[in-house]
Amino acid sequence: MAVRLCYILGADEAPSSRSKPDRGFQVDDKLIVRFAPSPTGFLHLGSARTALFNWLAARSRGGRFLLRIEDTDKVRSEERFLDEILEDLRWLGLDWDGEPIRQSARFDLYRAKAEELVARGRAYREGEAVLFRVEPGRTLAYDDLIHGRIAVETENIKDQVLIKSDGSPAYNFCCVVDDAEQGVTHILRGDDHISNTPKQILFYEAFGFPQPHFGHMPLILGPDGSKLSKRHGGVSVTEYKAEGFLPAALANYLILLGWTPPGEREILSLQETAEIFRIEDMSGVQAKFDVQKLKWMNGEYILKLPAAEYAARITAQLRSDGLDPDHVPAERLAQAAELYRVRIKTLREFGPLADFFFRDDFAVDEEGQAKHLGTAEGKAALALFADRLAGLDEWRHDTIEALCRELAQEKGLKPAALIHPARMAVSGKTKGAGLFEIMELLGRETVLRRMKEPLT
RNA sequence: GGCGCUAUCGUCUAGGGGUCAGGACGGAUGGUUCUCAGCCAUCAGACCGGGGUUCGAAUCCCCGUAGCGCUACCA
Repeated sequence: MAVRLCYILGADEAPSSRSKPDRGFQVDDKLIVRFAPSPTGFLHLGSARTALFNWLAARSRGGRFLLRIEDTDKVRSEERFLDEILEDLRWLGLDWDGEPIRQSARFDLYRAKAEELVARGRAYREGEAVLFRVEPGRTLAYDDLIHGRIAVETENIKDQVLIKSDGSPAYNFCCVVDDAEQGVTHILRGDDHISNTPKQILFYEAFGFPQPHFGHMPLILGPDGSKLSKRHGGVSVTEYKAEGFLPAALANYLILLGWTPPGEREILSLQETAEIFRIEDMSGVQAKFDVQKLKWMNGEYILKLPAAEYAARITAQLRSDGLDPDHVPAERLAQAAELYRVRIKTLREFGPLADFFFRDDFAVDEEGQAKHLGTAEGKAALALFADRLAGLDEWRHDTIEALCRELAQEKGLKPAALIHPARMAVSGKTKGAGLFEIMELLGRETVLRRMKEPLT
C-alpha cells in the first residue's frame, strides 16, 4: 500500500494520529482549493463528492474554496447547466469564496501564455495550434496526497497541445495557468486526472510557477463495479433532489464514500465533519455507490428534521410530484406527515403511501381489497364498526380505539378483524400508520362515508 | 497494447507483524404491535491467488489475477 504523506499539514505539524483530531483551532489561510466544473451537463454525484471534499479541505483549515467555470468548450457548454450546478452546490450546503472565474473570458491570457513558451522555445506552432515540446528521458514524480508517490517517464508523454487550431486553449494548459494565478495550493480531484498531473507539472516547471500539492480521489463506481452511469439509476444531484433526498443526507453519504470518521458515528453534519476532516485520511480505494445505505441515512435525517421544516419539505415534494396538497389544511397535512415520518426513507415516498389523506380517488391495494372486504365476514365487521362509530361522542384516536376494542370483545372478535377491513376501506392500503390515528385525522364524516361505500 | 491506481463480510469501512479481524448498511431469526415501519434481542457473513521474509503475515516484499482510470486539438 502506498505511503500516506502528511506534510501537507504544514512543516510545523507532525503527522498526528486520528485519535486526536482536534484541529479546530488551526487556521491556515494559505490553503486554497478549488472546484472547477464544466457546464456541459448536470452536477454528477462524483463531481459533487469532489466539491464536497474540496470544501471540507478548506473549511477544516480556515482556507479558501474557489470556483472556476471550465467552459472552454463553447459548443457543449450551456448557461442552464451552469445555473443548475451552482444551485445544486448551494443546495448541498456548500458556499464558495469570491466570484467564480470563467475560462471562456480568458482566452487572450491563455494565448499570451502559450506565446511566451513559443518565444522561449518550449513550444512550437503547428498550423494554428500551439504544442508544448516534451523532452524524453526524464522521470516526473510527485507525492500524491492520497496515493503516495507516483512517477511517470516522459517517454510516455506526447507533445502537449496548448492551444487548439480553433484558438481555444486545451484543458491541461488553462487549468495550470488558472490554478497558478488563483494561487491554488491543493488540487483535489478525481483519479481520472492522475495521468494529467505529470503533464501539468511540466507546465508548472516551464513557467516557474510554484507547484501545488495534488491529491487524487478514487471514482465512484456503480453497484456492479463499473463506472457510475445512467443505467445504474440517478447520477446527478438533481435526480436525488427530485427523489426526495435531503441535501445533508446526500452530502453525508457521499463523504462516507472515501472518508471514515473516527469512532462509531457515521451521521455527521458538514460542519461537524469539517472539524475533524483531514485530507490524508481519505481512502484511495474505489467505492461502489449503495442506494440502500443512502436511503437508510436519508431516513435518519428525516427523523431529525424539525416539525415545521419536515412539513414544509413534504408539502413541497407533493407539489412538485403533482399531488396538489394545497386544498388540505396545512395543519392536517403536517399531522399526516408525522404519522409517516418513521415509515419513509425519501420524501417522495409519502405521497403514494398517504394519498387517501388528500383525495378520495386514492390508490387501492386490490389483493387487500379482496382479502378484507371481499368476504361476508369482512363486510359484516365493517358494517358493525361503522355503525358503532357513528354514535361516538368524541372523535379522537383514543376514544376510537377504546370503542373498537370494546366492540370486538362484545362480539367475541379479535380487534384485528375490525381493524383490517376498516383500514382497507378508509385508506385503500393494507399497511401504513395506525388506524385510529388515521381515522382521527380524516374526520368522522370522511371515515364513515368511506366505510359505507363497500357495503352498498 | 502502453502507462497508472486499487484489492478486508453482498456494500461502505476499522485495523496495519501476535485481535475471538471491530463497526455501519443490507440479510436472517425471535420479541413488541391492528398492518407496515420503528424499536429491542440474537445470528450468518471477509483479509483476491501464489510465493517469499519471520518463531509468527490480513499487515512487509515479489509475482500473478481482477476491477477501474488514462492513453483526445473532451474536460
